[in-house]
Amino acid sequence: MIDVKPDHDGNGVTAVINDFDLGETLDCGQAFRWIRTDENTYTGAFLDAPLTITQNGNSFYFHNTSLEEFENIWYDYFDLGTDYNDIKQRLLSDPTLAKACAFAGGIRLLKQDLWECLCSFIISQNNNIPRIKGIIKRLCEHYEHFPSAEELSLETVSSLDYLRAGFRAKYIIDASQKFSSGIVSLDILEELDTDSARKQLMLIKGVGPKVADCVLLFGMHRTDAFPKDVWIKRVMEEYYPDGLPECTKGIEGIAQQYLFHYIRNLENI
DNA sequence: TTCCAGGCGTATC
DNA sequence: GATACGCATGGA
Repeated sequence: MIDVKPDHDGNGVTAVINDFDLGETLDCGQAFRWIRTDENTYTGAFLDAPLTITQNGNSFYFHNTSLEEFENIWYDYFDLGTDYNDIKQRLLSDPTLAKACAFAGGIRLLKQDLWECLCSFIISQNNNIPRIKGIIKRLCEHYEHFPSAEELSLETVSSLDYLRAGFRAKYIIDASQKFSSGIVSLDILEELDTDSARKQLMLIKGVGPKVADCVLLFGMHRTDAFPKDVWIKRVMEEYYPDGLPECTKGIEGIAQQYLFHYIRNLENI
């Protein structure tokens, strides 16, 4: 279990968490709304719950957070009930994954909101991370929060011009309409196995296999989903021409995050 | 100027 | 089912 201590004045919570690095987790391309405000500090939100969090080694300070909020929101969001050391030990049997885990062993898989995830990864297609962040920032500033599917379903392609999202605007509209009308919903997806849920998500225009897998992995914590983007396709050609190693079975998506971060930074290692 | 970015829809075979 | 091409935008 995690060692958690609320402040005496009740302003924040300190938690000792192993296998966790803020930069590696919040800036590795799984979430786009966290902003680094200081060397060891990030600010962001889950749904409408804001958070500022500071790291010193394996000690984390959750600013302006009650013990109740920590337990009800952030414990799950940061997947603190999962022992990532166990996971990394499993992956060590593969030499490439061993290197990837050694490079960024502080990555944790966030449990994000499904709708935000869907929207974000629709925007991500054929796009780069700084520009994805820019589009989502403009979206949130416009609404003063991440807009719901209901709110976005009232928009049109031209009313979204300010996003400068290009051809993706029509996909955002279609997703908002299918999501707010219940054609695609968390309730439906939760009942389905990963392959069926992927097909259901792909009913949305602009959602193909890769975006669907990102939504399953980051928005529903389906760790068997394995999004194949351009970077991961390079990893597969280079290191796994015959497929993923056995040690990734059931946690392919977590392995994917270590590999994605590793390959993107190879020239800097 | 050209190429590329956490892809996908469409046309064509 | 596989493959080729266009797509909005902006940084390198």
